[in-house]
Formats: sequence, C-alpha cells, structure tokens
Amino acid sequence: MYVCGATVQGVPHIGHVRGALNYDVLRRWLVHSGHDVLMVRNVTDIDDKILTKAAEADRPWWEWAATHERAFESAYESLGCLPPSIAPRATGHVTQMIELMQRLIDGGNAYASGGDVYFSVKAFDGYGELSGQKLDEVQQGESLGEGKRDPRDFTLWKAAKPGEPSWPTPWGEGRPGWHLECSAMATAYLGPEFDIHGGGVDLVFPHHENERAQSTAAGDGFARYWLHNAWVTMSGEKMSKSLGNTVSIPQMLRDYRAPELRYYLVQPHYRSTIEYSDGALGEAAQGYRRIEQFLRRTAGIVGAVHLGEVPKDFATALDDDLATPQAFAVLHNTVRDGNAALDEADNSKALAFAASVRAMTDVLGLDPLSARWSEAGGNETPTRQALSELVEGLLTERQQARAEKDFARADAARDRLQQAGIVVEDTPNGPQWTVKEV
RNA sequence: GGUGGAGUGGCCGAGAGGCGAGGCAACGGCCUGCAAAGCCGUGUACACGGGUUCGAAUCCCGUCUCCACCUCCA
Repeated sequence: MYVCGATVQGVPHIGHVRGALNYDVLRRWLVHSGHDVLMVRNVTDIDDKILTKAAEADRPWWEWAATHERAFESAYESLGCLPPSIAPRATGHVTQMIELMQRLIDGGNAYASGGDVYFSVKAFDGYGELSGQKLDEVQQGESLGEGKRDPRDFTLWKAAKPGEPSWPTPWGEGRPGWHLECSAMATAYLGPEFDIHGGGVDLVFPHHENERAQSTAAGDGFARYWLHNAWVTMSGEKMSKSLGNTVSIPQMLRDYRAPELRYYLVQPHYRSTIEYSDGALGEAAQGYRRIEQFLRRTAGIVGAVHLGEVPKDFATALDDDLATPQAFAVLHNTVRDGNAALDEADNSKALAFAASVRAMTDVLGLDPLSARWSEAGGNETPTRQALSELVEGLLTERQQARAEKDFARADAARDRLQQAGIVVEDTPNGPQWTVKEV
C-alpha cells in the first residue's frame, strides 16, 4: 500500500496523525489477516511552501524539511504508528520522475514547454473518473500560462527559478511537481500495479486524480483501491495551520496519555469527520481505561494474559471497509463478558476473554499490556520505588485499621492518599493503588 | 457553477425497511464497613414537511442547515 505522507513544511497536528493512524490500523489488520504488507509512505521534501517558509525563517530549505520530517516521525511514533516499510523522499527519486515524464511525452500525454513539463489532460480519456469531476465544469483557476496549451493541464515539472534548488533533466533544470512525485515513488517500490492507495479526502482532486492520470496514461495499472480518510475538525472547520485552529501532539499529550488519544482518533470510522472536542476526548479516554482496567484486573487475579484469538464479529467488522466502530463494540462486549466472568470467579473463562481482548487491542495498536503502553513495563524508576514504599506503608496501616474496624482511621489514610492524587481500590487481591489520571 | 459528504438520544458515535451497536454521563439495584471498580436494570433518538409500505432513522419527493474539494493541505 502507498499512503501520501506529509509535505514537511510545518509541525504536525492531530489531523495529520489521524490519517496515519487509520492506515496503521488497516496495515495491522491486513498483517494480522495473514497478508504480506509492503507499506510505503512518502515524504514530500521539496515544495513551494517548504521553500517559502525556509526562506522566511532564513534557513536552508533542506534543513527546514529535515527538521519537520523528524517532527512528523516523532508524532507518528508517539501514538504507536508502526514505521512504514519505506519512507521515500521526493528529492531522492528524480531519476524515476524523469523516466515517467519521458514515457508520457513519448506517448503524447505530456509536453515540455519552456523548461516546464505539462500533462495534457485532453489527451487522456479517463481524466475525472476518480473524483467524479467533469473536465468542462472544473473551475479554471490559473490563466493560460505562457507554455500551457490548456488551462487545465497540470504541471509535472517546474522550470528552475533563480535561487531555487533544481535538478537537471532533458528539458532543462527544474524541480518536481507534487503529483509526479507520488506516481514515481509508488511505482518505484510497489511496481506498476499495486493494491491500496490512501490519503486524505482533500487529495482526491486534484492530487490523486492526477496521479492516476499520469500513471495509467503511461501504461501502468496503478492503484486498485483508493482510500480517503476524513478530517479532524475544530468548531466545524477543517483543522489547518492557516486557520490557526490546530492542536499539536505534544500539547495533547500533556493532558492525555498517548493510547487514550489514539483510542479517540481510531474509534470513529476513517471516513467520518471527527469534530474535535475536549469533552469527547475525555470520554474516549474513559473508554480506554475501562479496557485497561479489565486487563489489569484479570492479570492481577488470574495471572498473565496472553494474546488470544480475535472474535469472528471483530474480524467481520474490520473486513468490511475497516469498520472500527463495530470492532470497538465487539471489544467492549468482550470486556463486559470478561468482567462478568471475573465477578463470578470463573477465572478460566475470564482469562479467555482477556486474551481475546488483548488480541483485539493489539490489532488496534492499543494493547494496554503491551510493552509500548503498559506503564509498569518493568522500568521501575527510583522515584517510583520511593513512592511505592510510602504508599504501601500507608495502605498497610489502613488495612490494620480496617481489620480493627476502625474505619475512621482507615478512611483518613485513604483520604490522605487521595489528596496526593492516588486512588485506592479494594479488590479480592487486596487494595490496589494508581496515580490518578487527569 | 461543478463534485463529494453530513445533520441520530444529555454527550460521542455506528447502522441503513421490522429485532433499541457500542462507549461516556445520569438514575435505580447488587456487591462493599463506606467507597471505587465491576455486574444487572432504566432511557424510546434519528434536521423539517409530505408520501410509499402491514411497518421508515433507513425508500421516494420537497425544504432547511452545515462541511469539504475544484489553489497548497492528512
């Protein structure tokens, strides 16, 4: 699968990550289902915006791109996105772009003009099929450029401008157009025909339409399935830098744990808009904690929970256009069944449900017991150990008081902990304590 | 102007002709020394106006509102 990655011109926000998360879940599900997945997610590291922003900041364009590429990587990583098989950069694939342009020119689908190279939309019959656009109705933004034969023709290659980076081609020095990059990189790694091509809804037209036009006009089969994820909106509007309504990942992770944010972004269907709200995020976090609690409860009472099998309904849901909402419904039903089994002290049944829950959360990238998300994780810090000593001491005192039926003293101990942000819960295994989440 | 999508209970969020997805919150119960967690139960929602049908949130007609794309964008 090929996913359109970021144009690394700025800091990522949760909208960017939402898309990456959708394809991460899809990929995990395909792998779980036994497919061998080669996932390509490109980096657009040369583009007008990168050039202008780097110039404004008085930094070299490549430094600007590299800095933000890292910011994206770390945002993806912090929410548990598996790294793609390969993350090709546009600037590293000029050779493949030239080769593709040559094929298009040879076939009469493109023409060079004054150092620019254009795709001839009229020379390609299927133009508009992907997006449902009718060529005649498309708003004609740009006027007829000097060398453009038709205003709707799009740029494959831009002639070099003074002071801008450029690469040599048979048609002169210049730099790649956006659409060409993706076609070249996709086919370079996945071959002339491949299964899945993903990206945000805004890319349907013109980006994906143009990619498809280029590649099929050049004789490649190109993508068999196109997937488009919807937005994260803020007060009804698309989250974007220019509107100033973005929320950055580090900002988010101050208030919520990464898997909670991931839960929030992954639960709705990938084609549904998420209207961001703090309240909804808080509710989602609560939902994640329910699953987490169940797994910890089971582990505490029964013992280690291994990864089991995914229920059939869960599989059916994800097989149907990645229906994550239904998959989550199955997950929560299983949690309830597991909790009920625990209440009935049917431990083997509970363990089986827990194993199934782990398998499902694993597919969703949310397994609370995984090394990735479990807080205990074996890495006890000295601070944590010191805290543990103190808390355990108070709890022992409380247990003594309870045994003596001195509940006033017992509650005082619990209140003292609560004031420090530590929640105590009594379980069949004795009192458990957790540092309260936000 | 063209194209695509959306309006569902207090909130989030699925579904797409009949059996009340799921979560969060609330309320009642069980459990608990009291809590917490958990479990059981309660809620009759589908923008509006018509129509089709034994039956419509789901189909048809009309209306309203919102969003996105057609320029860079996940």
